[in-house]
Amino acid sequence: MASFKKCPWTREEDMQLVNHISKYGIWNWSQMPKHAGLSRTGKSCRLRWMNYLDPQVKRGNYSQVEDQIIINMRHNGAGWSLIAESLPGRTDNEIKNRWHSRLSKRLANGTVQKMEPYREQIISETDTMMNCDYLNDNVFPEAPNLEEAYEEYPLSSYMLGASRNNTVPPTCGSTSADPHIRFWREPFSLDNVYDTDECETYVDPEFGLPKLQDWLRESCYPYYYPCYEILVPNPIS
DNA sequence: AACTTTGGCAACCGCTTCCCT
DNA sequence: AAGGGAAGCGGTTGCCAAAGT
Repeated sequence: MASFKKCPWTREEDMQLVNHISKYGIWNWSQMPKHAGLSRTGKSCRLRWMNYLDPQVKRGNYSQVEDQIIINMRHNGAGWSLIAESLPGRTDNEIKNRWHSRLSKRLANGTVQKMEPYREQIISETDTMMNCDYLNDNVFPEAPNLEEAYEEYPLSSYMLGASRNNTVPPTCGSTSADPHIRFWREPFSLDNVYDTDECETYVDPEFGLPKLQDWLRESCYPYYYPCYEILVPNPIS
């Protein structure tokens, strides 16, 4: 009976596997180790490739939005693999590790909180929904906790208030006349900043709007993108 | 400086599901 | 329809480095 290694992968083994896959592709995991000259099980090779060697794997540095997606989807009963599908580049194993090492503890001690979904609200409210597949499948477009993001890219008071109170605008049952709803539905531009007593600076004077737009585009997509079109004003000369 | 605790991550194991014959 | 192998999934373990005492 063939014996298989059960220990961390070496650089040489990694190279062997990568070279083999780049040459022949993935055709049969159970046969692959033999052809690649590896003393590993097919299962081990598959895991090593899927969780580590695949160049599409994104490592470390979880964003606030990613964490929030994990928390919310997990709360809604989604499996690790399903969550991984919603976080391009993240593997189920990595998400699972993230959950067990960080998020479950932070949830337990109240550092982060699950936010109530407003999926149906968004679907019924918006008439500019562009891509419903995400929503209909398994992603609930809850607003992320923006507390940390605010430190980098201060937004309007409503966004900040949403995260501080752990309530998500628009709240369930409110109408589109509600200023919170208006805020979340209206295109983001300088004209749409609500200047109220509770308002704090909406654009970081140092970074300015371009950074904010990047953040909205990259971090919030596709959770806000279906509902909000970000206007790009003329560059300030 | 030495020891202990904690956190993060890679990897394994067992079970389930999928797919082909 | 049934059986068997391959692939997928989730729980768990063990290692290691960093932080704490």
